[in-house]
Amino acid sequence: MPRRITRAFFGRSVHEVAPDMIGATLLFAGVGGRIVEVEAYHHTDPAAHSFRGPTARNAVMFGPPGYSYVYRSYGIHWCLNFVCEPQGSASAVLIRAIEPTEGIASMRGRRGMADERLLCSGPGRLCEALGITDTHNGLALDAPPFALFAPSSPVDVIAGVRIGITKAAEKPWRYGEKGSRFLSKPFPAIRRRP
DNA sequence: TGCCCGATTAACT
DNA sequence: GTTAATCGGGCAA
Repeated sequence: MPRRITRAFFGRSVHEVAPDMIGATLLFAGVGGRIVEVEAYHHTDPAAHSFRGPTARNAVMFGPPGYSYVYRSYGIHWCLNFVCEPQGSASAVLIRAIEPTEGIASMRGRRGMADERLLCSGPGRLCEALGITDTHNGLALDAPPFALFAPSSPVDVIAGVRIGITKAAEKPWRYGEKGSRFLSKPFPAIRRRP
């Protein structure tokens, strides 16, 4: 039987929680799959929405850990985060890619496409596939419609620089499952200095 | 009040 | 590789 992840799991450093999310199963109203890519955002990090202090948009990030933070990206997409650390730290893990396992037919319907590899391979794509919008901002992650389960076996986690940001772009706070076909982008191979 | 730009994506050339 | 779509947040004025 898979072990449920509860809110208490998120009351730690975002840099510990983020790699721990790789291989966990995320379900939203019974639809979802295996988390294969995330990024960590810390309140001292210029790339984080919470960096400049609380606002109406990021209020959930300043609340207790174990809740969803959903924001609109580029005026078009929704992106899902898990709030971490003790209350007030305003740190979160961005969920960037899922390997679809449950409710694939409904994901295909919402995304209007057949290619399973592209259903949830990106933060905007996975919110569309799971039907997550701003109405799901600030919900507890251990109660319906959310459900989270720990990996059933050890996961091979790799790290790299985050994607799509300009501030603090060098921080290696992107985590993924090594070799997954469902990453939003590949992790560059480690290469030696020429 | 106005302006710039982004934790993206899909459709181009 | 490049770019349009699309709009609210955050800051300057």
